[in-house]
Amino acid sequence: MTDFPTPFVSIDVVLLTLRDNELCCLLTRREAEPFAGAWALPGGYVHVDEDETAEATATRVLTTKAGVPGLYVEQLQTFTGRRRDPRGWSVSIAYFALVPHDLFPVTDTENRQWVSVDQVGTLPFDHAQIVQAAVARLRSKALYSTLPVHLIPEYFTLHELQRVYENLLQGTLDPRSFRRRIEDLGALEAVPGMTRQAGHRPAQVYRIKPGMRGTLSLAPKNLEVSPRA
Amino acid sequence: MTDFPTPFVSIDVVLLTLRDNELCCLLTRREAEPFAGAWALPGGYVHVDEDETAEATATRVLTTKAGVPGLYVEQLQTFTGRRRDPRGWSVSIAYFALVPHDLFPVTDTENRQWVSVDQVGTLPFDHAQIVQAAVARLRSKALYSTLPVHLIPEYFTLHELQRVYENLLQGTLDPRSFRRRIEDLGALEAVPGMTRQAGHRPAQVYRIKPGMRGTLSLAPKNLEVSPRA
DNA sequence: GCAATAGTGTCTATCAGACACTATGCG
DNA sequence: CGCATAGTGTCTGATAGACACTATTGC
Repeated sequence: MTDFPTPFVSIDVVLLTLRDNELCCLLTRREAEPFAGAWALPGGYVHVDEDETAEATATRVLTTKAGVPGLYVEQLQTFTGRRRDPRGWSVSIAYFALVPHDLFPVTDTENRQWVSVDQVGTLPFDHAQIVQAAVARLRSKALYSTLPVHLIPEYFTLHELQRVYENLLQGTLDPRSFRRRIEDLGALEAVPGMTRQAGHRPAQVYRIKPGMRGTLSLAPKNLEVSPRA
Repeated sequence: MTDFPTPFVSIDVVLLTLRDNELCCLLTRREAEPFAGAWALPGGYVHVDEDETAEATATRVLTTKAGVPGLYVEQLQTFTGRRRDPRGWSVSIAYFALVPHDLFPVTDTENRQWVSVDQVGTLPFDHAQIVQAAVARLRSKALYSTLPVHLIPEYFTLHELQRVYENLLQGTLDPRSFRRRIEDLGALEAVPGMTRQAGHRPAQVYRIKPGMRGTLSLAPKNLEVSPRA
């Protein structure tokens, strides 16, 4: 098709979750060379007869290695270069995905494990850098979107959600401001009549509005323009 | 290296400029099949012995087809799939770049031309979609960064810059707010003693602070966190 | 009632839009 | 001086942080 060597392509997925208030990333043990036996990001190759797009590959990798369908997945960034893989010039289209920890606790530590993103250390290829990019993306989106809801189960209280944000942003948030902000984003809805009991005043349970699971709601607000003169 | 077919990889570049208050995108005439002779995004293949990374490929494509080095370039998004190219499963790593129009006016309309992004119409592959993604990215970053300075020459007045923003955002901006905002971003500096004369009060000339050409200054400001309790 | 957490009322500082004002060049 | 554009002073409305307050459950 072309008369010069072409880079080879792989898909890597950074699956993040919150385990015991710690942001963790799924690592799997590599089966093939190079780096066979080492811990690395789950990934794979495009199956050209099976995958319609690279996102489909990422989803398939997730389903195969994590066994949980329907997760939030978005393209992260594409990492390229001559030196990142000892086999030669390579392209890794990196995706990042979020899962509530209860959906995928992982006991099988022989071949896969959750590792705190602060403790991934050195990984094969440029996987450590890819993890950092995913974490930065998530933290940045926590500032202005409801993306972090995908780290907890479908039904949750606002206080539970606030703890997720506090974890990601490494600080405490004012409950009043937090509620205002989340409500203004307009992506969540109270589930009528559903509350959580815990020996004190029950908390209203919320969920993402149906159909907004993927949309992610932004609140950019800056530089207000008047309609063109 | 792998025992199944691998997608082929190309690099496409959306080079944007402002020509007469119109946001335009560079199109080049395709030399090779498929779609030989059609107008499409400038692009090319990775030269594995020459390009260190895909960004280097993008820069090389720009230098070859536009002849202007040192432009602002960032990775946009990677477009993938079985159907986007008739030759088969393909990956396009798309970059977007900005150039001041005076640096690259383009007269040679036989093989390349500036086309208003509102009039690109149908393009080969998914190039129209790639252009739209680049435009959306630029407009979105105009809301909170100084990225649009790369659409005008190195030295400019704040009013000239404001017109760029008004063009991108399709509206008018209040001069007071605009100046405050730009100053707060902290990426620009007044050039001492340099003014622009035009038969009325001279305007102070600004430029990007040296060393901040690539950094782009954001003003996220949202969800203020207190230091962790 | 008390403990504990859920959720609200409301003050205040900050900030951006609006817009009138001053500043400074040229003829 | 008048014109044109550059640039500022300052009012006001909106908004987010702070924090005290009320609400509702179990015991």
